[in-house]
Amino acid sequence: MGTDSRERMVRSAAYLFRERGYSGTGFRDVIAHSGAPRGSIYHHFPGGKVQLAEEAVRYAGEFLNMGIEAATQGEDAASAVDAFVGWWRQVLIRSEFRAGCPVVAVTVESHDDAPQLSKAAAAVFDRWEDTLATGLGNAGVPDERAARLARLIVAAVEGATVLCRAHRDVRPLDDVVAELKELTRAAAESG
Amino acid sequence: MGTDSRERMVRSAAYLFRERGYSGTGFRDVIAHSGAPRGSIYHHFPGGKVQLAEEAVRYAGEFLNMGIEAATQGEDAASAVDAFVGWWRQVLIRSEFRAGCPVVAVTVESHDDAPQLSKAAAAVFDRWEDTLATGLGNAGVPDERAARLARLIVAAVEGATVLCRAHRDVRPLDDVVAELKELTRAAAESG
DNA sequence: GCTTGACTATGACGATCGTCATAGCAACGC
DNA sequence: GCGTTGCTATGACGATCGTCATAGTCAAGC
Repeated sequence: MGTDSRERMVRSAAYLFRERGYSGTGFRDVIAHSGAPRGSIYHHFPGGKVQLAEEAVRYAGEFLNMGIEAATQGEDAASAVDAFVGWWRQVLIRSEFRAGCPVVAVTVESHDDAPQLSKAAAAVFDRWEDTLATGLGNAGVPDERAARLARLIVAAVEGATVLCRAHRDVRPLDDVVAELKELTRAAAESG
Repeated sequence: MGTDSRERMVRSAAYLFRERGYSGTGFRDVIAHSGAPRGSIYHHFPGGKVQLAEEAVRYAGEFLNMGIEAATQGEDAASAVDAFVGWWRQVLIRSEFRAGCPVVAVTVESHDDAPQLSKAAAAVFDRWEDTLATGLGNAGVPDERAARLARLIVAAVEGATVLCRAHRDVRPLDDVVAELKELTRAAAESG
């Protein structure tokens, strides 16, 4: 199974990607941050940096998805939005607006020679949308509408985190969330 | 005033940032793409790469803002959304989903040693929001609501472009836009 | 004609990049 | 004992990074 150092490398990669992006994060940075041994990079990741990034994207995706799932068990539609947003609020504030979403970071600079990265990112986004849509469905939103709303939520929240980083302020996220909650509440009632 | 080569460098930088991001775009790439002479980089941009990026962000921001302004003269609320979205649709499709927003690209990997980049990006986002909000106001949306809606539109559309790049498909953008147009129409009617 | 200033050609600096080869370590089955 | 396997230490490869110094070109102004 996964060694300690191997898992630490993946976690550190995800962590560093959030702040410096894919190209901006070197292998040496990952080594330094994770404390993992330098000699075993290509033992654990024969595919090199691309493979490490791929696993970091999947790790971050799965990690956040668990959080969404846990918080969408209720029957309140707005709580589905809160679940997704709460994590990003924490990340932004605790990093003093230096960190964002690693999946976004990898997506906006993915090269043609590494289509796996886009694939992995797309899978993560899809998963988040599905989980959110399920939560909205439980709250009474019709399935078809729930899927479109979930997609809007993912897009708007990810976009809002970028705005927050630029402004170094959480207001953009709060403003966006206010509109989204209103929208989901209305959708749940009319459903 | 601005020399030819100088302006070409800024435009090329903005172009390349959209695909490869800030760290992923080297000065040599900008030179090769613009055809500008290598020797005059630090003549035109004493501040180095950071200054070039700063001007590229402002250039892209002003360029798109003109497009939004031109298309928000009408009194239809939905056209304000179309104006902002149309450009991104073109960029995505014509680049085969390799290119996104240069402002986002710079924002998600801005370092602590270059706060000018975040500032410039924030100014661009604000300008887009203001122009959009004005368009929504002309369509009958109350001012306060228009500001919040404009922010949602910018965030959601920017986020949707990221989703589109990951999926290599325009559907995420179309789905998001459908929801946004519905929302703005309702806001204009109730106003 | 001469000077000034804007712009460019060329080449190099040290640093860092991703990658990999080689050797060595510890733990295990036999 | 021995060999195999999983992991690490170390050092280096060529390429590319941002940056800059130096010399040169060229047009405009006096």
